Amino acid sequence: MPQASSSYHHGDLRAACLRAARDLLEEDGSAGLSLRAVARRAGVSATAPYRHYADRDALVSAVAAEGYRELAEHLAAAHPSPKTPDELASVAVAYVRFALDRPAMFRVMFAEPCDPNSEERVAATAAISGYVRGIVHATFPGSDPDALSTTVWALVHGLAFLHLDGKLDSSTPEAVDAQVRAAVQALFSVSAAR
Amino acid sequence: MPQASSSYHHGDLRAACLRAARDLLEEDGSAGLSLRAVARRAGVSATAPYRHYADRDALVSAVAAEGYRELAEHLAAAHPSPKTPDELASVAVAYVRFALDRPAMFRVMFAEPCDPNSEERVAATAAISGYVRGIVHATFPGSDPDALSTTVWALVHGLAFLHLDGKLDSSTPEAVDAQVRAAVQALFSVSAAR
DNA sequence: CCTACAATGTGTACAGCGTTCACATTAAAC
DNA sequence: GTTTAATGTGAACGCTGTACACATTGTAGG
Repeated sequence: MPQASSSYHHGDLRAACLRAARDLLEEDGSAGLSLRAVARRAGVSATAPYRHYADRDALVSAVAAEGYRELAEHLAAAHPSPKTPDELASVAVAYVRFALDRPAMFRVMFAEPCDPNSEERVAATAAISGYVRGIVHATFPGSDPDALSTTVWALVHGLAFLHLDGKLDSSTPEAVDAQVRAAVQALFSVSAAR
Repeated sequence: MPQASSSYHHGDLRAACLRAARDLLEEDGSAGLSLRAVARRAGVSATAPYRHYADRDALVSAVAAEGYRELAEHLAAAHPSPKTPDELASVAVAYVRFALDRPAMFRVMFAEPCDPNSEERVAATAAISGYVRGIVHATFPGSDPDALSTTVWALVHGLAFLHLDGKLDSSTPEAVDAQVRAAVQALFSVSAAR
């Protein structure tokens, strides 16, 4: 664990860049997330971050990966191990709420195609995907977990984006919660019925 | 309808910029969509487009608005007036297919928040929203059209984005179609049952 | 037909961006 | 203690969006 002993070497520039990038993202949106601004905020020259990130995309990917981890924590905090449709709906509500609370972060996480990107990032999304599938499996052991989890993820993801884009009524958190909950439960009542 | 009589005045730079922007978007993705590149392609100086678009965002918004119109046409072409869940599923398939065929355009359409943006753009999205609601209402006259149409739109929108981000199996168009169709019909069988 | 005016396109300029490269400084390894 | 690898600096290039003064042209009024 390096320390900032001198004033030349930063000590932990990698982490400092990530932190600065996250702060800039919250303050100015994704437009303000420039490598130079990150370097300025970290109190370092404009090109120093290149020692830790190959290019801007690499930094953004790192931020996105952190976002995935935080999203996973946020969902787990909503309910540790949901087993009923109602508990699962709570997780869905947490998903949408995460998107509305950190819109810029959420957009970065799902902005550009991340297929050929950092392995860290695809692993993080795979973790989310598996997490959702596990919940669905626990909630509905009988049904096909792959198909059902895809459907519920898409529904919740779509709700998040439509709210983010102002296409739906996001006036009060309660309205958002109720809508998400209703949509998820409607989706699940069919597989529970058969 | 202006004509390009001289070589100084372009004739219809506004339309030419839109066209160039769309072409650049398809070729190089949203990263290649710069005002200067648009001007170059239109064979005009770098600052000429400012006579027709206030700034880059205005041009992008115009492109997005055109995308909304084309999406509406694309959906209508899938089925002019769907009245059964199966016909509605065809429209959903067309929605996702549109996103996968023009990924950069689709991302532009749903990228930045468009609330305070051009009136043209919000009107276009309102048209889409109303269109979906009309279809849902025609398909299920009994149920609450607002809630149901929101749910189905979110589901389809989410499927489109997850496919776009490589989170789902998009290997063959048939696989995508089948998945979308299954998801939509699962969603609707519940409101048909009651 | 001629002239004034509004519309439209040009050229220059500035600041900011991502990125490269040679160089400086420091920590770590031998 | 000296060598070496890691890390940070500075200048530089080409790109970007945008503002500004200016040039050119279509058009309306006389």
